Amino acid sequence: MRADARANRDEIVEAALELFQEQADFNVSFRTIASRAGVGVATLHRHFPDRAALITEVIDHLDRGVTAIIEDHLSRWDEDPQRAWSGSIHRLVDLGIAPLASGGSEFAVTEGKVDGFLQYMRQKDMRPMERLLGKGVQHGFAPSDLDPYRFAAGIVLLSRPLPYLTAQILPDQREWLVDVYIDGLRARARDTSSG
Amino acid sequence: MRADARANRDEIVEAALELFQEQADFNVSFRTIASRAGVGVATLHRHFPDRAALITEVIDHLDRGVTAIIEDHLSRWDEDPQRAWSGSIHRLVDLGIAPLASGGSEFAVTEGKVDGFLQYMRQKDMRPMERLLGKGVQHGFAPSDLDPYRFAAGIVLLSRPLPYLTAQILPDQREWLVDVYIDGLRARARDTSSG
DNA sequence: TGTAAGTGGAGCACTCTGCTCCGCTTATAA
DNA sequence: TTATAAGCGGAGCAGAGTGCTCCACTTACA
Repeated sequence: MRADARANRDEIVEAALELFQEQADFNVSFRTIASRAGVGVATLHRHFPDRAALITEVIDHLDRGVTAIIEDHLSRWDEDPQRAWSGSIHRLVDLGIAPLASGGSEFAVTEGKVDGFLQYMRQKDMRPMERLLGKGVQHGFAPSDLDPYRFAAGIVLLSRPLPYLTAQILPDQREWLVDVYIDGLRARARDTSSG
Repeated sequence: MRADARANRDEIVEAALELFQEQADFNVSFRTIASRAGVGVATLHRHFPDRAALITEVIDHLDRGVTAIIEDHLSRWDEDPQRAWSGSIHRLVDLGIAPLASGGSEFAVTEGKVDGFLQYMRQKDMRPMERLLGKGVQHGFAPSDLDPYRFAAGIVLLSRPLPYLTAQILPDQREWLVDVYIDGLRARARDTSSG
């Protein structure tokens, strides 16, 4: 693969991720994605023959991001557990993982490939997240009934875009809300361990 | 207005609300809305000449729902403050207010009526919510830096649909997450008052 | 029971979509 | 430097989906 082709491919994946996040929807037109990537439609189609191929690539990209964030914070856990724990949650929310999870059904319906997509999601490696949660429970940051899916659901909801509210009426309250979530988890951890 | 016309109008508003919530988007085709309401497209257009008219009606409908829930729980506050507080939050989330807030920008952009829509949102009566928060702060359920917009942002995020996750992989975790949010608010209330 | 009010769906004009084709440009190895 | 294969962009096509209107039909109700 020629170097310029590789660069274009990367541009496309990044543009697609941005747009999927902004619109919280996988159904962004190829024209729009190509234009954001600064590339012709033909180039987009050459690299990704259909929408499923593009989405798969974007999800893999995000997934690698999730794993990297978790590994990074786990490696600095002993330094300052509290900081590693809450830092990892903030950074996972910042990743903007929402469309990965909640755009899934639209994708599946649109493409008529429910089973394929589901299997794809299910095969994702949950071990890094399980390790993070294990550490969190152990240090009293998270309740013991917090499984990876509950945790993921929280991240997904918190990472949802609020374009109208944030842009027009109130400044971005996301960090504040994430801190409330973190405090809530710790409060429940105390309740479960003492009660 | 004839009785059957009135009934159709109500069906339409309800159908539109459902679809806006399910798709977290105001751009649902008139055909789809009409069909869900069990009504012809012409009937839909007769009652609501354009999309803005329909959205306005749906938002008013939701807004009345918000006020009703708050009034209801405030009136039963003294009976059991804790129950009234957390009950009101759960019920506000159940309302599914998300598209009202975060679909706003799409609507504004699509219709090219940003200012009109913004003014419309700003003129909404925030007093019921302010009274609820006042009581919450007073009883130590909410931190004093919780203003109505932060509170609303939390409700909006929690009420976001998670169609893919909930339908296919994990059972609905929303109640659990709402409880974490409530616990987080109380934990912060303690911190602010003592520190 | 007369009639004004209300109805639904076919159909029009239009926009936007995915996708291909092909003449042009450019990276790269010799 | 140059030959050439690899890669490129955008015009354009066929089709799907849209908002909206028209009008022959039905129905609530004075």
